Amino acid sequence: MIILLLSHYGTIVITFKILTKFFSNFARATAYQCMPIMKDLNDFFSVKDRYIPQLSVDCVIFGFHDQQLKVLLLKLKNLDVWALPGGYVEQIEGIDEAARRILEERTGLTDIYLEQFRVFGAAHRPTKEFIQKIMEVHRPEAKNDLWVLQRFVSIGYYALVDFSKVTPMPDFLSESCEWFEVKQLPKLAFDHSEITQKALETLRLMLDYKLVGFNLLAETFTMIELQSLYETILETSFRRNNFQRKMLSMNILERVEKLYTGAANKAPYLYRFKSK
Amino acid sequence: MIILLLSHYGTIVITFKILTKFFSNFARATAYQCMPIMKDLNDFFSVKDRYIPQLSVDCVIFGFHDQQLKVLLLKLKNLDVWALPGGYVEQIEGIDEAARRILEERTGLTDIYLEQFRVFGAAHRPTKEFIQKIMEVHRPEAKNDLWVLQRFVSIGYYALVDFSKVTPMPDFLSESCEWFEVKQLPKLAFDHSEITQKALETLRLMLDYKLVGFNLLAETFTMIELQSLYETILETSFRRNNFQRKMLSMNILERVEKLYTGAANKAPYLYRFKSK
DNA sequence: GCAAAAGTGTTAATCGTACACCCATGC
DNA sequence: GCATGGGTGTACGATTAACACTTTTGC
Repeated sequence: MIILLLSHYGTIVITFKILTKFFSNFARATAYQCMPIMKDLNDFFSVKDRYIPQLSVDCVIFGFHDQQLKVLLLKLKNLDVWALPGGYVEQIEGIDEAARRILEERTGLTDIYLEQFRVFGAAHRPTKEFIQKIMEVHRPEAKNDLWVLQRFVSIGYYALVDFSKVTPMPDFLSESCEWFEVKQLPKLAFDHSEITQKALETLRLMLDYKLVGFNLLAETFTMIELQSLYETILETSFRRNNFQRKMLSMNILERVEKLYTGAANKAPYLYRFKSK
Repeated sequence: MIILLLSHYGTIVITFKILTKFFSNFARATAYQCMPIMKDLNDFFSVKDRYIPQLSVDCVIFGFHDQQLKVLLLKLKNLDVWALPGGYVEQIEGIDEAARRILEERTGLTDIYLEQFRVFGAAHRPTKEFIQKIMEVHRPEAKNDLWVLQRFVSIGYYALVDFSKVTPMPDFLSESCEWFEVKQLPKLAFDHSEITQKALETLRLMLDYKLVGFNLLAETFTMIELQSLYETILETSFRRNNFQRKMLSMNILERVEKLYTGAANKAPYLYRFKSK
């Protein structure tokens, strides 16, 4: 664990921050369980008119941890498959807002970097089969003409989040919510493998076009962290000095203070993304 | 008009081709008017169940002619606005197929370069107002709860077509179908200005990433034509020789024969996109 | 002082750009 | 032959990659 030492009293400040974060996350998690919308299956099966029919949103939430690019997945209750966090679009909300709502429910984060990247709308997407399986688990008596059993067109979003700030929270259909390395995904429901794959391709493309990588790191980060992020996602390697020069030449980073890790070497500088 | 001379008898061959093309387009145009689906308003208002509700497709069809990038637009009957070709997604077809169907109906072309680029799904897209106006023109007695009056989420596609091969054909809601220069668009209905703008941005981005420009030209083209295409879309200018080197270095063009225009200068080579 | 890791500086190679020149064509 | 426009070759500058070196830190 890295500790940021501003002064000798710094450690205490940081530890305090971690504790506050933990408790606020806890409070948030319980708060969500009381939310009036789609909190359980009864809502899920009765609120058809609340949503735009046959349209869903799937989110590929990327995080970076332990030198690995990760994706947040939900384990469907009593089924041996995982799925991307997703949901439906309310009649009164925009599609981006819907994605944000879903993201906040699963991660507890607001103000997330979010982009749509593709619509998945093939005539024979394998949605019906899975929804049917899910229903067998939860509501074997449900009718066959239920709205969720129709064909669905899904808008794919990808999100870049600060791994350390996320408190994964499962929804009412799933029993757990965990990070998986993109290179080692479990068996995914629906066409979520394809969706994840496309999201990753888009992320790679955007990375050198738009410099969005910072969103995967904490507010301040070392150059090495940034470099290893780029190297992991793009599956290449750069020279330390050249990478640094390239990043700094873009004039979007500002150097903050030094990071003392306790290691017997020169302390690296921390950088922050210039917001303006 | 450029004439391709393979031999002294070439002119006749070419002229013949032009004539055949003209007649086949004419035949196709009349054929479409007999198509069973959505051929008129009666169909339009009665076939609700055929389509996925609240979901539409809008196509930004790009063409290149006279050194200008053009977009194909429809003039709505009795209204002073133009609109992008669009339509709805049938329950039995994929979204890409829907876009292709719409494209074929308006241009007569199959096998078109087509990509989705963004979904427009803000909660308050100005669709209702325009559909209401359209209905006042066509069906003033129609009920207010008609399916087309709901909120719609629209998937934006952009298409790159060979201008010379297109025979613009209006649909039953419009009185004409014409090309407009992207720099001088008329008043557009709905949020179609925004959609067109985003399509153009995506096209510019894709142009140097994926080399899709060829789809806007005929099968064979001169290097100068390709260059002027790039210059027009990207709004820059390149050096003749450097542009050529860059293009040829990518190893995706093959040189075919020379093009004799009758001008008193060296005949340029024609190039073709290597399909494999 | 030394090892480890970060930071800086300097050279070599590559790429893009600008310029000059050569070639084919019709009058 | 000459004007016109297309094609090719080369030199220059900028950007990028590779290498060497210096600085900071804890033991």
